[in-house]
Amino acid sequence: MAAQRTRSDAVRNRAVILAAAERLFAETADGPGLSTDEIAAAAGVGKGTVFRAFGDRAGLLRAVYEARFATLRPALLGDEAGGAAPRERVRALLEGIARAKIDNRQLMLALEDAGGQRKTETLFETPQYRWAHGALKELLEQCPHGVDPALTAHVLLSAVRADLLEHLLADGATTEQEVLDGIRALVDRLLPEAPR
Amino acid sequence: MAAQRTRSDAVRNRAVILAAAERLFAETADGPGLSTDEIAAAAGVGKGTVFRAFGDRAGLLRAVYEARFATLRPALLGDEAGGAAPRERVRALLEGIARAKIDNRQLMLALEDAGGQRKTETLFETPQYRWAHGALKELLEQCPHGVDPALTAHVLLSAVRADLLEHLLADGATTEQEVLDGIRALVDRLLPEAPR
DNA sequence: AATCATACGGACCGACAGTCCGCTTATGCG
DNA sequence: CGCATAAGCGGACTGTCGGTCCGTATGATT
Repeated sequence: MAAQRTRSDAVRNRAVILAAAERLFAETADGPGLSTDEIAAAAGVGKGTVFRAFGDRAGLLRAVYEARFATLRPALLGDEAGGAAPRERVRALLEGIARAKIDNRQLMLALEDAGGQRKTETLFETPQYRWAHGALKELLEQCPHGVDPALTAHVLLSAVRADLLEHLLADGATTEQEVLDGIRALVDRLLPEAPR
Repeated sequence: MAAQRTRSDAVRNRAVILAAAERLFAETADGPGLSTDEIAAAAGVGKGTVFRAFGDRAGLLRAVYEARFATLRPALLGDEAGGAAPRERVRALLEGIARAKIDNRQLMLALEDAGGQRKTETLFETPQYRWAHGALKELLEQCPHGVDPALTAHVLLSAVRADLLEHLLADGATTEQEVLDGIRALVDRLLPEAPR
């Protein structure tokens, strides 16, 4: 096959941009406000290069997200804990998502409200949401509780939206532990006790 | 008092703009995409006039919201139904909010993501959110259920965020009735049965 | 009718996502 | 090698939108 069409400098630049973006999001206090120009400048490349490499802002954000969470996903699904009860796995998944979002707040804020803008897709159509919703729904189907699993999954996920987490944690009025406890309590109330 | 400082044409224009905005939001399919210029044009005034009358985009949206919901609020609180159980009142409030948002989706979408933008306030700091959260929290305090009422209120409200409702109803995959049933079920699960 | 604070309107500004195109450079071939 | 060429680069440019500014118009007041 004619393969290797992408030039080596393109590959290198992509990596440099990704690294710069990752760093900026980790440092900034205003993720959604981080402009493409800033990221390009920080990476030492032109703006056009960023768009060639990632298509658009959302694509760049997705790539950063992907780089950060790809390895985390199997763990979130609780794949290794083979026989855990679905209810436990729902709890673990939701808590894991919450933790991940808290630890990467600015990135997640940017990612979620990039979805919010028209023109592109809504939050609910982004790959990361579809993945979380699909996974959650599947688990919920395994512990029937009398409500449409798809709807329940949406509700659970809306409880861990990045902007809500940010609001709760922002001024220190609520601690991370309290948030996580609240999420746990939410799952416990929403799903019936495992009978066994 | 020196009173009546506002000139009559200013008052008239304010009303015209408000009416135009209300109509546009009722007609459009892309609330957040409605620009201030479009609203000004539809009202037959200059853009400056809109900003003088309402301060900024968020102010205009708030005013439209206010005009539409001011009379509705007491009913949502269940003030007339004197002795209803708190649990019923939570259900009624949340359902009422959901219905109102569904019936004014484009406006509410615009209002909620105007909150999302930095520079101004976040969704959670907007008057309408604070009102809903305060009211809900107060009701929740009257039916203790072992979880922080403030947190529970946030979770319940995030289940009726405009963009989620829009997503659920958009392609007709979910009916309005199903959504309302889901919300009802959510409340029922989250709050303990009234001991009666 | 004259004064003058208030308001009007739309040109203007700054920010930002995304595009375009002339120049540069990696690559693969002779 | 060195040359041809396509892939890639960068940053000027465009379009949109929220918000501001200021010369002009007008309602209030006497």
